[in-house]
Amino acid sequence: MRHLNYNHLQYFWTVVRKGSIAKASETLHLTPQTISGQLKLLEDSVGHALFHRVGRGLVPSEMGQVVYQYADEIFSLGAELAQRVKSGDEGVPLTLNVGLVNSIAKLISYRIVQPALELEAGLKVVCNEGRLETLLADLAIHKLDIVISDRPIPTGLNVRAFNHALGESPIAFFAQPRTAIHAAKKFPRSLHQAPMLMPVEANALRQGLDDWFDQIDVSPKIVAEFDDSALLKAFGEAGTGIFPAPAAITEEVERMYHVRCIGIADGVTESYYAISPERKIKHPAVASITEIARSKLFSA
Amino acid sequence: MRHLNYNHLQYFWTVVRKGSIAKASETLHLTPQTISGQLKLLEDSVGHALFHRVGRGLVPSEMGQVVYQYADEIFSLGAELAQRVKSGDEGVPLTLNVGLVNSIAKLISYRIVQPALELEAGLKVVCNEGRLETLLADLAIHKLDIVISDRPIPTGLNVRAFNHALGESPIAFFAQPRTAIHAAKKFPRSLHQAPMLMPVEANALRQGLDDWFDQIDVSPKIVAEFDDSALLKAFGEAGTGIFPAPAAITEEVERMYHVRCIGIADGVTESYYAISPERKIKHPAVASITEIARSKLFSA
DNA sequence: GATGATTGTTCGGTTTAATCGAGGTCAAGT
DNA sequence: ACTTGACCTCGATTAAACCGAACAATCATC
Repeated sequence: MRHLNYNHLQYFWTVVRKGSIAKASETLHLTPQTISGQLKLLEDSVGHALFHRVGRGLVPSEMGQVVYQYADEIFSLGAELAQRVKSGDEGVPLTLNVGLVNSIAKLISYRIVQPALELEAGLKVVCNEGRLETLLADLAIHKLDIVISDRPIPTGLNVRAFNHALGESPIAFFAQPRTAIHAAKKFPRSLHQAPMLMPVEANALRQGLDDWFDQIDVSPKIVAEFDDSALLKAFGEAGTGIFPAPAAITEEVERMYHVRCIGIADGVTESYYAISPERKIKHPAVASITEIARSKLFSA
Repeated sequence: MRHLNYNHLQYFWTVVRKGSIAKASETLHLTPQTISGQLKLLEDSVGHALFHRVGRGLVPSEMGQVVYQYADEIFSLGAELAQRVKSGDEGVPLTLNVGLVNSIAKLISYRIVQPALELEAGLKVVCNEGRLETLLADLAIHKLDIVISDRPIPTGLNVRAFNHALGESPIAFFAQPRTAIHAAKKFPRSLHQAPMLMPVEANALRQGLDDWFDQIDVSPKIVAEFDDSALLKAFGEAGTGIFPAPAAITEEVERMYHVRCIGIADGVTESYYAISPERKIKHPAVASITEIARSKLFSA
């Protein structure tokens, strides 16, 4: 590869984020055939296939996922720069910098963060998605005030920070309506050998699900693994397979992704944590986030 | 600004790194007039001047320095991605990931790191430059094994890490031969009102120099401040002003930048630290780096 | 001070690369 | 079978990046 073309990379990034060339073409104000062509050029330059063309959709290849991780960081920085430049270096208002682990459903993230917007008038919330390690690194140098995660701080990291449990939600399975109707009968045995979309192995939820499958002696066929839960659901919508999501947001998931709930993985839950630099939470907005999450969010 | 153009940004980044459009044009395999034009487009898009045109050279404006910081992170990631992609995800050999704060001279950095290359056969050293805060964040999540800095860990950062003093070097002043001959007479009084290039205020060395100037009652005219010491020296070579550098590398600085030593700032020194995640250093390469630095490097 | 080398800039015309429109293929739903 | 919605291929078109030539400013040197 001679030169990394950042235009190509940006198209690639958008396509993965949006889940398809067609959707990406809208946000980029380009025609699909242009993006398709440019993607091919990127693949040539990289020397590896970035996508597996499956059915009428695209699934990022292993290499594609690696590239996506980098692209994500790169264009987050680019967006930050654009913001900084546009605002003309004006004084920052009261800002809450939140880090959100991208393996959590965006809807859950939204529900957790949303109270901060309501309670504090004039508060500006800056959301920052990424892998937990990256976010904790930013927390350590005070680029973030709080990190919302689905697992506590990993051991072995030299970051001084503290966990605050927010609550947990049971896990349900979803699929396209037609598939869901079939699978709902004889659940959970119907999941045996069924095409399944799963979080990557490192994910906490993945561990829980693997154990559960073991326990009930059911082996689904894992057709794809995802780092980002929004991406996972996008593939679920496309019909690539059955996918898990928190039962707490069943309604929204069904509406947004045109899928139906199949059933609940009994005993498997996803937990949520707020991670802050101090044991005692000081930032008022952070305090209200954790308090409301604990009292209301997962009480159902 | 509608869209951040990463081509333009890359040209800008290269120009700042190399110190001039002319030098950048060589490494980019483009003609100067192209780069000049593209830079202007970037400035239009950003809405602020990125350079002050001074003499026949370019000096990054305040906004330019901000943009440069971001560009640096962005293209470091890009380079990392290109590397990762090219190597085809091969297994990593024994690797030492070193972080170098960009305010210390590259030559000093080289001398400190170099022993690791000699002692361990087949060791691959990956160098990573940046601001101390960023590097410490990477150290916390084990992306780096060691950070070489000119100051100890700042208080208030939630990173668990430990300082290991390596030694110190006196500070000397340098300038173009013609200027140096004049200034060497009646040094240090000759520095009064002389054009001076300095590190930014946050820098440890800057503090020491400011104190020293105060003490001997000399006020140089600070014409530019730098975050990156290589950049500072590049401007010094261009003749923008007199600049400070460690006396330990006087010979190399004179040869590389075509300048002469004026004199030594009596009592002002720059200190060097290795920062590691553990109090007791485990990594063998890290151990040899610190040991050799302590015993040989600054014994003169 | 004149001189030559070096640097950045401005102005056209040229070349490269991105983009689109039209016409496919293939898979899934009705 | 037929429609729909996805992606792909192939030319023509258009936008941009790029260069050559000529110029202005600066700085070291004579």
